[in-house]
Amino acid sequence: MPDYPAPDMKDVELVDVMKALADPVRLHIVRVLADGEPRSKTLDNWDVDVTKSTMAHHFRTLREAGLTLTLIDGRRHEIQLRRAELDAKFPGLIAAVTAESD
Amino acid sequence: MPDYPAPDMKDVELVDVMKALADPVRLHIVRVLADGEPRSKTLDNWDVDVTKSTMAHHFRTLREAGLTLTLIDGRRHEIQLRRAELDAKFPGLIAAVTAESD
DNA sequence: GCAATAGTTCGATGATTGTCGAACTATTGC
DNA sequence: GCAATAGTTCGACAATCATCGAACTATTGC
Repeated sequence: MPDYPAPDMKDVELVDVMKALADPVRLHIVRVLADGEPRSKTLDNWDVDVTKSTMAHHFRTLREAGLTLTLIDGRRHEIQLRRAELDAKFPGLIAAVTAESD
Repeated sequence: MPDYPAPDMKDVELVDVMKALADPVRLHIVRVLADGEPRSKTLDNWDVDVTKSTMAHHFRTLREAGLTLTLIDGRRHEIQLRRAELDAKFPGLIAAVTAESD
């Protein structure tokens, strides 16, 4: 019920967003989340080759940087990109990093 | 005359661009260079509080990540953002990170 | 040639980070 | 209550990185 704390968007700095995106696993997560829909944190969802604890670390990093929210429902956690807020604060950024390039 | 080697844009990966931008000094440099015009590497140009050798490290990092070119003219070096190439490969990215946010 | 200038490279240092396994917490279903 | 499930936290480890000063390279102007 009490979801994990995420920073106020007004306190989110671009350089910290960039740091959060400067890792292949996290960049992949954000791309999957690009549509703004929440997704379960279950490993199967992500098609990455790291352990649960490593994923927990990346989820936390994204949340603390201001990129995502964690929604808790019982023992199920969902992660969601703060798409609208990010678009308002950093216009075009999410679109640019989630566009597929050749 | 022989400028420093920079990667082919086709070999530039987004995650490496993000890593290059995930530092306050380098992000600042890129913002200054946003217009695509070359600028001398002279310390005075950058209004940052680091030494010459640290700046040389950041200039090299940006170049090797594919973000900039170094133009050499005698003992004068200029650095230039590869604006058009970056815009073609990662549309909207440079605009997003160089926009000033409130 | 020589002093000054512009910038790079080298080696060291401390801080941060990505990764893992193991232990832990909390929830569900029986 | 208890076993199973979903996920986090902790401690450790290796790798990377930002920073600096000192030494170095190359060019200019006299």
